[in-house]
Amino acid sequence: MTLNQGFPLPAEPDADRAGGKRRDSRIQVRNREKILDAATEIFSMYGYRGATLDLIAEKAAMSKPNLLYYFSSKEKLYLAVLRDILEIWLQPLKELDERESPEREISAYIDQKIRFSQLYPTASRVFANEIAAGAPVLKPVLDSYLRDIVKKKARVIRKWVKRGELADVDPYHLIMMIWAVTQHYADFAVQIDSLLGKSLDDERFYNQTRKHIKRILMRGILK
Amino acid sequence: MTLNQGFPLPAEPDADRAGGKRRDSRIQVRNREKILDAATEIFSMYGYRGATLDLIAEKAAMSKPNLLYYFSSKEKLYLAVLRDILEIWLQPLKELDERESPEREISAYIDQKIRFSQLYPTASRVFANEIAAGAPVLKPVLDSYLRDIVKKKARVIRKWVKRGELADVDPYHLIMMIWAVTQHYADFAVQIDSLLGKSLDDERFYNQTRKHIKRILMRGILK
DNA sequence: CTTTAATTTTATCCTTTGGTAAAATATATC
DNA sequence: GATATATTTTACCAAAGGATAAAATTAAAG
Repeated sequence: MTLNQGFPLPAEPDADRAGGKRRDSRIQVRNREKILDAATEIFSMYGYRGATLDLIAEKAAMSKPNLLYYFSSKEKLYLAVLRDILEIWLQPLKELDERESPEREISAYIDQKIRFSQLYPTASRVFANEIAAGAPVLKPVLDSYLRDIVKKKARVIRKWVKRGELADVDPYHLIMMIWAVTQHYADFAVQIDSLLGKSLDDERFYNQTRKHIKRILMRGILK
Repeated sequence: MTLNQGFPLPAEPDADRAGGKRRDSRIQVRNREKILDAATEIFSMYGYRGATLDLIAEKAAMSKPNLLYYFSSKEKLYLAVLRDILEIWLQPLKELDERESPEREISAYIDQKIRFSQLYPTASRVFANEIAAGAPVLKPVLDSYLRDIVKKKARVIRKWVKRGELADVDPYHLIMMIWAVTQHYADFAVQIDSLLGKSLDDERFYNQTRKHIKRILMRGILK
């Protein structure tokens, strides 16, 4: 993971970089990544409040003060994790292109979302937790950045409907249905494992799921 | 809320009832309900670990020791909350009846699930949190009780498919799609409010959502 | 009214938790 | 290989959090 490329989340100019001057040394990069991965996992299970630095440090195989050397507070660490997540979470939506057919575009979108659920299930749950907690951190981003992208893409979908290439669906509800279904396989992985004994890590199950979701949704919205 | 009617969760014979002998006095009932409601709200935001008795007590407008007089530990309180939730969460699925048409039955099922999201959004999030945390408490229930119900209902759906009343859908994925979509409107309510400025409390939006979900899903699965 | 039992409050305990200080160790550069 | 800098460890602190004890208050029953 770790793709953070300048994000609409309070950037805090290297606020989370402790003491250091010689930036991005080998060990620096390796440990930050180790911490971010551990943090993502712990935050995904317990949310921001329920996660503890001790648990994260343990998972990252280092002492708590050592962890705090890289991220100077729990909050900064959480922000760093969220930044990474939002970036990969939003990427696919940006790519919806009205010049292509809705069949192709929406199908590709669903593919990307379900792939995300497979690759980053923990990231997905951190996101879900943040929203469930009332989005204390992400609210501003949802209200501005996300809102704008979704509005833009809703227009694309509406255009397809007008052109008669799509049934008369509400763009917002359609987008949310896709989010809902694809996220579900990450957020409720434990439940799915209980019921089916399968996970998206299983490539057969992954493909079966992907095709099934697409079949029902595409049938539901294509003319 | 509060419907707890003997549930497949470790019943702990009145373990959560402190000292008292004269059971179910007026004040007893009122306070337990007040606490359960407050707890549901706090657990829904922060999960089990992130919730604190102080927060719950404050929301229930009583002191922490007073709260502990009614529920002798945080864990017992959490169990009581989960018991209530599971009951109402599962109820609708049990009602799927193969003797009726799938159109009617699945439509009614979706109606009930979305109604649940409207009435008990916090309960829905507590459930989601529990699952995200790895279902430490509910795992046994998922593995036995839920699994059995779902298996039984999968058979009903399969029967409809065989009779040619339904497209060739996988019963499990269909059930999960319905769960996913309907839960989403409760679990991600904040996000939806950011994007649309609407909530299921708004009866117009509620009905629009309900119909839209049903339109796409039913089109997707009916022959 | 008194007496008894139920409820609430106050004071307190021990553990966990986020965070700091400073010493110790490792790494890099000249 | 000495020196400066980066990293890690050890010891610790104050606040928060789950829980208990016992006193004080309120409500119910006779």
